[in-house]
Amino acid sequence: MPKSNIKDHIIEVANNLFYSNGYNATGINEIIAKANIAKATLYHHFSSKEALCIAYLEIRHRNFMEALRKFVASKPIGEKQLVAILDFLRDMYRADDFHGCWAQKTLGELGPKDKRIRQTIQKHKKDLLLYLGDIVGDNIANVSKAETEKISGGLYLLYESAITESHLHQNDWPIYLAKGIAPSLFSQTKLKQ
Amino acid sequence: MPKSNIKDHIIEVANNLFYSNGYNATGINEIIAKANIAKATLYHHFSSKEALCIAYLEIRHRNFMEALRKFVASKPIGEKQLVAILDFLRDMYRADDFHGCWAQKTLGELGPKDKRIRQTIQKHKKDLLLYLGDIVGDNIANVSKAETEKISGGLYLLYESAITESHLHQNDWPIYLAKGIAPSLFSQTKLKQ
DNA sequence: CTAAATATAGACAGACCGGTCTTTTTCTAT
DNA sequence: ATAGAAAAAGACCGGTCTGTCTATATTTAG
Repeated sequence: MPKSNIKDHIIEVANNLFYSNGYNATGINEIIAKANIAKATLYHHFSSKEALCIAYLEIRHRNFMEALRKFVASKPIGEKQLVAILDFLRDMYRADDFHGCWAQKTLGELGPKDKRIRQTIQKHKKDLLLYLGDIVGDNIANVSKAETEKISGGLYLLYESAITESHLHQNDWPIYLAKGIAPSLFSQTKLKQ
Repeated sequence: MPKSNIKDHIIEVANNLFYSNGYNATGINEIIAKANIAKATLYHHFSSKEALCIAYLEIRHRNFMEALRKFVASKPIGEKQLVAILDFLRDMYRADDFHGCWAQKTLGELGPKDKRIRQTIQKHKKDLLLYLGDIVGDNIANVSKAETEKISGGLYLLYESAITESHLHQNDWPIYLAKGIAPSLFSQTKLKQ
């Protein structure tokens, strides 16, 4: 195995196992077996399972944000960009390895300890919230800070429930319902175009 | 320990531990220690940890629905009853043992197996959805089945994201934001009074 | 009173956990 | 070519997990 790729390879394997089977349910031994590496190799790259979990959350978040940005940029200015995150979610749902929100999934497994993982998740969600604020600013004319927060916060709530509930019910109605509700968030405003 | 109360006592102890510390993180030994019972006693009442988990989810759901019904009934007909679930959530959030949604928390811990627990959670969420449909029918005049589903589904999504996100961010802004958005769900309808 | 059901205490099994360590082998860079 | 870093393989540690079992004590009901 070429040295330079091992770390990424470990993250990728952990990524799949953590997301599919859960964090606590995935053992270190399972990871090294699937990755075809020695245990010492894993612990050479990651100081603990917690560190590996954080690396997993970071890569998921980075990939998600990057793909979302590209998706939004591909849409025309105005309502299409504002609700793009829900179309993006619809595509995620259709992928055959969809298991809901990785961050929420992991968060549910944490005890009162595990503060570092919890902080990582909170930071990621705040990043998403800020980005939704950017989208609102880019697509709605003359919008105040308070209005921006209300609209982006609303989009955020709709996205979060849509991803969670579509996974729970194994059905995409929450996504379409959220997309139907979203326009009422900015029906009183003037969209850019 | 009087025989008739032991089973309920076990459920109550498991209830607190599962909800506070998580399902996987709570061991059988911890439960019997806190409950002051022998391990064989626990396994006399519950065939497995999974069975105890389901009993825990059921009691939580039953208590939640009962308290919610009473809360809703105490509100005047109309908008107050329609958004009552969000006021109810605000009170839950303020309690010092709030740890978000027990069902979502548990769901996040499950692997591809554990089908029975997953089904229990799905059933409970559908119960809640149906009850929200009842509230819509009770408070909105001349509402079609499709409209009812859209409005109750919207309330459901707002509630679910509000409970999850208020817990994640340790802040009640998601609850108030959801309450601000909710009225737009039935702004085109005529409320009863 | 007596017999059956229920509770207690805790040893035990068998598996798995995260993490450390040693030894040998392979790769990489100067 | 050689020195040092990285990877492999897997034994090993102490601990935890769910669940079973035995043996004894207590409660309940007929």
